[in-house]
Amino acid sequence: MGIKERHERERESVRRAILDAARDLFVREGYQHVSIRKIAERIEYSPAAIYSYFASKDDIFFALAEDGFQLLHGMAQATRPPDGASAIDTLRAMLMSMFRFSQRHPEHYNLMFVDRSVPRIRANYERFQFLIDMKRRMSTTVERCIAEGALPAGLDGHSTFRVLAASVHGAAALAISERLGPGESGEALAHDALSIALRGLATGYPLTFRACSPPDCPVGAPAAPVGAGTTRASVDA
Amino acid sequence: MGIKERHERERESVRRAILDAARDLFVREGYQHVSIRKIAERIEYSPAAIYSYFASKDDIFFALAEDGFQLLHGMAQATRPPDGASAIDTLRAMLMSMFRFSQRHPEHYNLMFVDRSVPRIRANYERFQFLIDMKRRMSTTVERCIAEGALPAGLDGHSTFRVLAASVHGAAALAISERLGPGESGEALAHDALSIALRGLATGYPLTFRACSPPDCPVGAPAAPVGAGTTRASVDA
DNA sequence: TGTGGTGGCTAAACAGCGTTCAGTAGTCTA
DNA sequence: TAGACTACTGAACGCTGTTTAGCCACCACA
Repeated sequence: MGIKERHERERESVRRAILDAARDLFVREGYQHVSIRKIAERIEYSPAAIYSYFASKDDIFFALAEDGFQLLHGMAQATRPPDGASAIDTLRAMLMSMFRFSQRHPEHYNLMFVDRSVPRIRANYERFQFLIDMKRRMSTTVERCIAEGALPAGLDGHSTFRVLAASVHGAAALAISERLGPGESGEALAHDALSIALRGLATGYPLTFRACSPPDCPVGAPAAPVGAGTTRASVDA
Repeated sequence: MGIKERHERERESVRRAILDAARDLFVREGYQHVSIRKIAERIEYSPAAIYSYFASKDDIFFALAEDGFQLLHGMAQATRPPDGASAIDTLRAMLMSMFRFSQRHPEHYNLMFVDRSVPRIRANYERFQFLIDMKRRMSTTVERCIAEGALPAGLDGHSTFRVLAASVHGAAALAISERLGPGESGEALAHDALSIALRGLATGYPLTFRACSPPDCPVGAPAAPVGAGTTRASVDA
């Protein structure tokens, strides 16, 4: 009996239509300005119909966030430098592809890394298991940089990556929230912030930041040092 | 005739009550979840009354943003290091005070530097004239760092400051949007990002990013280089 | 070939939102 | 005391996310 299968296909196709319409409208008009009614109108269904596919507007968000992370994952994979590229080039490429992702998919990026109003991704962490792979690949790349001598020994891969990503994230967040002046290039800002950070790391700066291990710190995880910097001396810290 | 003056005092007092209630509710519940009706209820007025003090909910935002920038201004002034402190210490203190401002006043910070839904500050730039002073002070401090030999010659003050601020902003934005894991310290992250960036700058990295001059780029301002980094080589860029 | 049952969909409604507007009550001016 | 002015309110408008009752087409089964 192929009837059930056909029904499932039809449901899946409507579900995809909802997501496609939502993504399209989000990118075009921004999340808050898109209503369930607009999405419904676009797919020529009633607003109530959407609620038999998604429990809430947030739920549509989650589904798109999942898509978003998959996209980022895809972009990160795609920008893998040619075989034999140095680890530091790979690290660069990874971080700049993250920046470009933010510019190409600002709504996704905003949802994933910026928006304070969205329900926490962490609450649905099991849906984002593949993120752990991404993080691991990035930490591993940092460790390869150390092995190849481009970064000094003693750096923790995951913490180092977080610090570098924070710098790039700063540029990305400023760019997508339109806090840069006219004529200011977010790409140049990200690029410089990253280059400077890599140079700084190369000088042997000892990190105080400690990243918790993915996917989540176990309860007894080592707490990061707090309050550093207020009583330290001068240039370095 | 003191009647007019009394009226003005009364109006000002209601205006302040609205702002106080709004700020309190924003910090407690987040901007989007605070309605005009809630603010009105808090001050025991009708919702319509508020519209004789502020043209819109956005306008309340603007007023609070103005407060926010004044607060930041105040904090920046207060954290001025003791007389005779090196320029690099001053620069550090400024940037870390920006970070602490973000943690102490996350709603303000979010409004000022993160939120994409808020109408552009730039549209009301004349209300934020003193920001230009802040920016100038910061550029000047970078130039003092160069004069004192802590940073290499040839750096543009304003652009350099923007790159440093972007790195700190990355940590601040991650922290206030709760994207850090449990036990991860935003302060440590900001501190490391800043230290690394300063070290990187000290190595003589030539910035490609060009800030436009405050308060706004004139129409014919030089465009920043675009697309850098994709075809550049290796470690530096 | 009828007959139930099931599930997808809609119209209508609910509560809440930002905002507007007509009208009122109270105060000040002349 | 009459008129003007001001601060304020109640009610409404059109929007939002979401829920509910009910319709209707389709499917399995007798």
